[in-house]
Amino acid sequence: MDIPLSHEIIVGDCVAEMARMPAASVDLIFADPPYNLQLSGALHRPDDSLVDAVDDDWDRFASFEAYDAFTRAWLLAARRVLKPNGAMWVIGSYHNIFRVGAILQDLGFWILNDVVWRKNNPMPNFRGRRFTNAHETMIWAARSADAKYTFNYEAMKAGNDDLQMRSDWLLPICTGGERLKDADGRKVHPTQKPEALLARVLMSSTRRGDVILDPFSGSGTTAAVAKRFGRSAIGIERDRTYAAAARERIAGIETLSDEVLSESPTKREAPRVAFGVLVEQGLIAPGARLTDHKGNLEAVVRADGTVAAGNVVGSIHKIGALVQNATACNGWTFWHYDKAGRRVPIDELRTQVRSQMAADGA
Amino acid sequence: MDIPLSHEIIVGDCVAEMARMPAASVDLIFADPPYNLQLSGALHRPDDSLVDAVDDDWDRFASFEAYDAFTRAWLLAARRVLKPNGAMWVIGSYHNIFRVGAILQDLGFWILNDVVWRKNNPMPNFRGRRFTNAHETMIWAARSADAKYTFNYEAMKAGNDDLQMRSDWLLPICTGGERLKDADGRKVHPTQKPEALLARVLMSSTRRGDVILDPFSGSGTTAAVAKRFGRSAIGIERDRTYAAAARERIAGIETLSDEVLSESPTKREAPRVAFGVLVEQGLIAPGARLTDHKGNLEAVVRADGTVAAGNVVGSIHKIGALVQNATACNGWTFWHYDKAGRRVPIDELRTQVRSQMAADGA
DNA sequence: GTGAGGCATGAATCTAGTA
DNA sequence: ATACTAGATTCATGCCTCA
Repeated sequence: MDIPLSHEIIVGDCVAEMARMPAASVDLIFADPPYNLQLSGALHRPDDSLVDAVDDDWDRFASFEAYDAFTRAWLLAARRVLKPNGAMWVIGSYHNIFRVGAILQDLGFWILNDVVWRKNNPMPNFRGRRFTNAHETMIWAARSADAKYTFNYEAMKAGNDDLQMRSDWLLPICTGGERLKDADGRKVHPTQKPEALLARVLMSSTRRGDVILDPFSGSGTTAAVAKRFGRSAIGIERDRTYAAAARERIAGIETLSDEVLSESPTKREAPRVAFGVLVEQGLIAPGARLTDHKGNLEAVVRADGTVAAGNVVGSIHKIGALVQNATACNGWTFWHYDKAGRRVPIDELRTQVRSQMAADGA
Repeated sequence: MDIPLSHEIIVGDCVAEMARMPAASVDLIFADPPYNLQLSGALHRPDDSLVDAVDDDWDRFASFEAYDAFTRAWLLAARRVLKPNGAMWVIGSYHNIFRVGAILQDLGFWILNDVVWRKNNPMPNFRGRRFTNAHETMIWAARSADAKYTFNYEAMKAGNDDLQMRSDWLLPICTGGERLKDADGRKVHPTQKPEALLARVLMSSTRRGDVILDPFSGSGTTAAVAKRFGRSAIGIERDRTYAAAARERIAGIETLSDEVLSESPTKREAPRVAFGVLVEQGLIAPGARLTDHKGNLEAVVRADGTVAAGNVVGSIHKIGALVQNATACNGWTFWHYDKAGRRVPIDELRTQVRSQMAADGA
C-alpha cells in the first residue's frame, strides 16, 4: 500500500489562504486559534470588511465582537474547504472556547463531543485566587449533522485497555526534547501542543492518506504528527519564523512503516455475508435447530436462508427479536448451533466464509 | 456564632421570580439550566433495554435563537440580584454550555475558571460512534471583572492533600440512596446532581451565612447542601412536583455543628503585616542583609521598611522580582535572613508578629 | 451472615446501506 | 426524501436473589 503524501506549510492569513483552496478538499481540520482578545493583526468579517483594530484602549464588548467576527470568518472559510463528510477539531480555553463553540453551532457544524485535555503538569495558579487551570477544551464537530464522519472506535477502545475512550484525556504538556528551541535555547512558539495530543486526535478521527488542514499551524505539530502517521497535511501560518521552524521540523520526520500503519478492517467494514450463503455452502443444513446461548429459545433453519419460529418465518435478526420480544436483535451473535454437543454462535460460520472469501480474493 | 439561616423553595418562573427579588441580595448563584439536548428517536442499549432519555418539555426549544433568548433573560435577571462582589456557577454539556458561556461574557460576567466534572461512572456510548461523554462543564464567573469574589483557596488546598485544587474534579453521578425516588420507586427528577459536587462548589466559593440562589432548583440539591453547610438558600422551581420533593428533602437536612463549620482563617484573611513593622519592632535591623535561600542574591534592609539591591530601592516583593529578573515575587518567602548562621525566610518573623497581635487582641 | 451472580440504570444531540 | 432491513453496540455501580 503506497499513498502519496504531501506536507506543506503556507505562509499567509488563514482566511485568505483557505479561500484560495478548492472547496470540499479536506478531510479533517485541526485548529488552535489565538485566544488573546487583544488582537494585534487585522481582522476581517465574513464579507471581508475590516474590523476596527483592537488596541490598548480596547473595551470589553468591542473586543468580544472583534473576536467573534474573526472566529466567524475563519470558521466559514474552514467549512467551505471541508469535504461533506469532513470534521473539525478546535482547541481553546475558557477565554475563547465558548465563543468558538457557539459560532460553530450557528454555522451548521454538529458537535460530536467536547473533549477535555487534562494536563499532568499544568502551571499552578501562583496567586491562589482560582483553581489551577489544569485543562484545555477541544470541540470535535462534523461539518453537518448528517455527515458520515470518521471515528475509529475499535482502535480507540483497543488502545484503552478494551474500554471505550472517554471524553477526558490525560496527557502531559509539551516539554523537554519535544519542545522546539531556537539557537539561543528559547522556545520557538509559546503554545506548542504535545504530539501525543495530535496523535490521538488523528488516530481517532482520520484514515490513512486523509488530508489534514491546520489553519493556525504554529510550530507545525499537526503536520508533523500527520506525516508520522501517514496522513497528508496543509499548514497555514502567518508568522514566517514559525513557518520556517515548522518546515524544518517536518522535514526531519519519517513516516512510520506500512506494517505499523496498516488499518485492520473493522467489524462494520467487513464484507457482508448473508445467512443464506451459509446454507447454500452446506455449513449449516436446512432443518437444523438454532437456539439462544442458554438453549431455551429456538428456531429452525429453512432452505432459503430464512429461519422459522413456530409458524413465523423471517431473517435470523427478525426472528431473534421476535422470540425475545425485543425491538431488534443481531441474529449472528444471538443464535447458536450445535457443534459436537457445544452451543456455538452462528457468527463463527460467517467468519469461516469470510476467511474463505479473503483466500479466494488473494 | 449563630447565623440565622433560611431555606426556601419558590414555585414559579425563575426570570419573573428573580425580578421580584431585591437587587444585589445574593452572594452566589448556582444554576443548572435546561441543556437543550435535541434528542431524536429512542436509544437502546446493546441488551435492547430502553434508555430513559431526558425528553421533558422543559428541555425542548424551537431553535438556538430561542435557547439564546431564554439564556440571556435568566442571566440578566440573575446578574441583577447578585451582590457586586457575587459570583455564579453554571453547569452544562456541549449542547448548551458554549452558548451560555458566550452570553454570560457578553453580559459582563467575568469567567474565573471552567471546571470539568469528570464522572467515574458515566453512561457509555452505546452505538460506538463517539467518545464516552464522561464529563460536564461548569463555568465559575464573577459578576464583573473587578468583583472581589470569595475563594477559599487554603481550604480547597488543604482538602486536596495540600495540592492546589485543579479545574477537573472526579466525582460519581448521583445514584443509590441519595437519588430521590417517588412512591413507585421512580426517580423524581431526571437530572439530580450529586451532593458532593455542590459541596465542593459551596465550600470553595461561599462563606458561612452566605445567601445562595438556585434559579433551576429541581430536586433541591443546592439548597440541601447549603443548609447542611450553614448557608441560606433560595430555590426557584417551575414544577410543583419537583418543588414539593425538594422541600421535603430540605426539611430532613440538619445543619452541621458550629464546631465543624467554623472557618479557619486563611492566610489571605490573616491580618496584614507590612515588612516595615518588622523593622519598627526591631525584629530585623536596618542594614541587615537578606538573601535568597541559596545565599546568591542579596538586598539590604532599609529603615523605612524598603530594601535595596545595588542602587535600586523598593518593597521586598519588587526587589525580589528584580534580582530574579522575574515579573513578580512573594518577598516573604523569597528573602531569608541570617538566624544564628542559618538562612530563614522572613515570613517566620511575620508569623511572630501575627501571634503577638492575636495575643494582644485576646 | 456472606459471597457470587443477575439485573437495572445513568443529561445521549449514538448506523449504514439499499430500494 | 422516505422506508426498510441488516446488523453493530455498554461501563460502573447499587441492589437484589439465591446458594
